[in-house]
Amino acid sequence: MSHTVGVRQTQKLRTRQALLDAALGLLEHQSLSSLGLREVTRAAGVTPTAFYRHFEDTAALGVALVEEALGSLHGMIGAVLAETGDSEERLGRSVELILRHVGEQPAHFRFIAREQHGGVGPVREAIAAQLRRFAEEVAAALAEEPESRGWSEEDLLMLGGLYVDHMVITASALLDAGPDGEREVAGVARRRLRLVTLGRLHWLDDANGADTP
Amino acid sequence: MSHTVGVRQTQKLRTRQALLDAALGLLEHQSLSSLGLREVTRAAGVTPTAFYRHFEDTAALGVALVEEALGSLHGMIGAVLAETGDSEERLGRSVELILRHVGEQPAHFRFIAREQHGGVGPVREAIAAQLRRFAEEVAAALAEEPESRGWSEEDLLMLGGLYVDHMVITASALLDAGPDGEREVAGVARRRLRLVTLGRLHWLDDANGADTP
DNA sequence: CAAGTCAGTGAACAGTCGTACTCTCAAATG
DNA sequence: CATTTGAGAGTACGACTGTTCACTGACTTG
Repeated sequence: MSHTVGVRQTQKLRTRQALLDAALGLLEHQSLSSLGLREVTRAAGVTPTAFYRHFEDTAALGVALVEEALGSLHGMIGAVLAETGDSEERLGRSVELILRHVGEQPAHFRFIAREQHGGVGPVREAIAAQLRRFAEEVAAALAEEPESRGWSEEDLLMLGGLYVDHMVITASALLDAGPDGEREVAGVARRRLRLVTLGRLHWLDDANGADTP
Repeated sequence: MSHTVGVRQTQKLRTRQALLDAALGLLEHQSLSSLGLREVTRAAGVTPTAFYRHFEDTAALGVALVEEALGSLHGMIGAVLAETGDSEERLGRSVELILRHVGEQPAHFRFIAREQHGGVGPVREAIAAQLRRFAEEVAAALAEEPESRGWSEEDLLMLGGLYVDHMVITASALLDAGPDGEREVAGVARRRLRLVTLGRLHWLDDANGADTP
């Protein structure tokens, strides 16, 4: 085995990335199920046949895009929630985090929002798996806090999922609003989070067991 | 003007409906931006050219589908919220309402969930407009309740949007879960609604004006 | 009942699509 | 240095796409 990365392999990764970038660009105005293989290779400056050296399908390319978009975000949420400060500060930081990431990588988030319920099964499942992981991470971070004393694991996961779903909704709303409506969307998102957090603090106030059969 | 509906016009509406039905069926496994005009007409048992007598685009057909899926739901939410009972009962009825409608018209809801952030602009906008109307209706219904004393119109709209977004999320989750996971999804949805409602009751407990600049 | 309207047909158009071939030639291998 | 490997090019294939045009014939209208 060689200790260098290899000129050949780096070049392969380069074209692979070119395909991913080209696809992401095209997906800004259409959804994955209508994305043509030739369309991607044309935008990437490669012949159609070269596509097969990297992905079997456009669906496989989509799964790779999911990984690229969400893979690097793990831990970030937990880190933000673990920071000190009262709930109002931490809440504001969460919204700012989304705002910054969406501003920096709008195409990635648009892709996730679009394909979360899109027509390509494997991609939908990949996104669902990633979001489930996020929800679990948030739930784990919440469990560390004193406010979660007495909470069942099930309810913590419910709350984590609630937060994650609102992250996605907020990101999507930011994309729809554009730079002008950004502040308003952020304000609404903050108030929504505040209301949920308020509900959390009073979750155990009374019996609250209407669901148990 | 004739007082009868006209054999010709009813037949036209019949094929129009056939096109809508065929499209809805095909859209169960793909998204609108990849739906072909010929594909639809083939499934509807009509020649491709006949399509143009009813819709200019597949996009226009999509907009018509949005109307068909959501148009008849207006008022229902307000009616449910206006019913008597404590918040726990009304909350349960809301979830049951979604559960029933999704069970009866799964394809419609799948379409809405899929195209809410899909690749076809006009359809996205049509859905957004309908959901905004829902949010306003819910806000108006909430405003009638004594629990909303002291709430600003802005916050009521925020809360209404929160409820509507959760309706959509729940519907989509129900579709993903299938008949087996239906009860579990409904349980989580109920607990989420309960938490939001809890937050609502304590919204005005303290100052709560961190946003005002 | 004659004239006109118009929903739907059928053929033809130029494109685009995904995929299967063979081929090249620079990098990796031993 | 001789050999093998493999990323990408080039060509060709049949299938499918949206749109156009002239057309038919049942219904509507005056």
